[in-house]
Amino acid sequence: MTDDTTATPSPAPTRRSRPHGKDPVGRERILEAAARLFVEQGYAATTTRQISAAVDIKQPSLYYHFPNKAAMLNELLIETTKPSIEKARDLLAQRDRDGLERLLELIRFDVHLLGAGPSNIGALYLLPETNEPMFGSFQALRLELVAAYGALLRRAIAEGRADVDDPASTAALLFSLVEGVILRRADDRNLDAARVADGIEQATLRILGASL
Amino acid sequence: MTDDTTATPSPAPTRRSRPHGKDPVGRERILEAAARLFVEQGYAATTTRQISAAVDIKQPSLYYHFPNKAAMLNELLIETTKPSIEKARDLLAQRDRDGLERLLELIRFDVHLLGAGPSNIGALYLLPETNEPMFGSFQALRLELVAAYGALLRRAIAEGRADVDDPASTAALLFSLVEGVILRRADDRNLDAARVADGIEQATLRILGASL
DNA sequence: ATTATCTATAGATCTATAGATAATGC
DNA sequence: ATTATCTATAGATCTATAGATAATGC
Repeated sequence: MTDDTTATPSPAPTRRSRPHGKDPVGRERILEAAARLFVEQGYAATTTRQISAAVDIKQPSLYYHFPNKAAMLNELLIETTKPSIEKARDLLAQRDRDGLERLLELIRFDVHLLGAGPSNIGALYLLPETNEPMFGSFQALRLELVAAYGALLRRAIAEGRADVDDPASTAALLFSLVEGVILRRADDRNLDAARVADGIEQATLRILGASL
Repeated sequence: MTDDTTATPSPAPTRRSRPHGKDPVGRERILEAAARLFVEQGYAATTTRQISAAVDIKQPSLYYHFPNKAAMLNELLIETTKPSIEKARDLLAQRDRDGLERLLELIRFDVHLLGAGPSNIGALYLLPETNEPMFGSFQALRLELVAAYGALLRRAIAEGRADVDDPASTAALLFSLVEGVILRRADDRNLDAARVADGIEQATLRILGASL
């Protein structure tokens, strides 16, 4: 890069071939189109032809990037869950901090994740097809996330910051409150994410009989 | 019917023909099978052949009972929403009762409806296909139901029984808390409906800053 | 040589219609 | 005559593979 003495400057290393005169489509754009269509129409109802048309290539060209249709959904599920999981692991490791404080931070993070972005990406989690064993690694990540809610809540209770009878049930309830954002966004396309996040944080505090 | 004087007793009026030696399958059994399959696999992923096999008839025989596949989903959506709508209308008409009391009764009713029954019937509401205009009458019923939550909540606030800043947002939040039962049931097949109902009622009271 | 596309198409469905037919009720 | 089924099948997809090809990078 810096040491070439010839007249030709070396091209940026990220440069790839551009067959047929256009920029290559790339996995990312395909996944975005697939996500939008899966959310709006469902997985089975979305055809590979629709996905390819959305990125302006022919249907068989998708198979250069993905081995099959399910691989697209699988990658979307894993990638969209990853930020929540990483946040949860990170928070669980912060043993010096209050359980309640960390639980609220995780909830806020997840609500923003579900509320942000142009398409209601969380709706992917609700697709019936995700129950199939082929998406098992995604299912495992979700279980880990619910478990993190439970662990932080139990910590908050032990620290006397939450007044709750049934921790497991309450953790599930809080989790469903957060995922309720997906349902509310489906009903109201122009939902104000920040406003919703505030409402859920307030509701959480009241449910836990807690205050900051 | 009633005025025959002959020896032959009139047959039960519900009696129908039984071709091929078996009892006729009937719409109800078909709808039950379709509901279970739609919930487990999704609408588009469920084939008419699977539905017919579940009730032990051949695929084209379904078309004697229903004009097409969408008609099955439509009937399921309307029929499963109807009890909630009727309850909501009934409660809205009881002007002499407290708003809070009626809101809680509606919530309890809906939670039991979603929690009861062998299959997670509420999951039908979450199918992406329900967004299509062809299911518009179902969508209208759901909007009416959300509106009822809002109306009862505003009444409770006016009566000084709920402490809430943003009624519309809180109504949507409560509604999503109730529908969260669908999500929780999807995660945990053996959910205790009564326990969940108690948890949601408690959570509702705390969210509203209310008590009975 | 590699990358990313294309055309053509096989093979497997899937929904819905047409028309026949067996059991029942009148 | 009516009810509820059946068989056969048309017509329309839909996913994925095979093999060709144009643009680019080395």
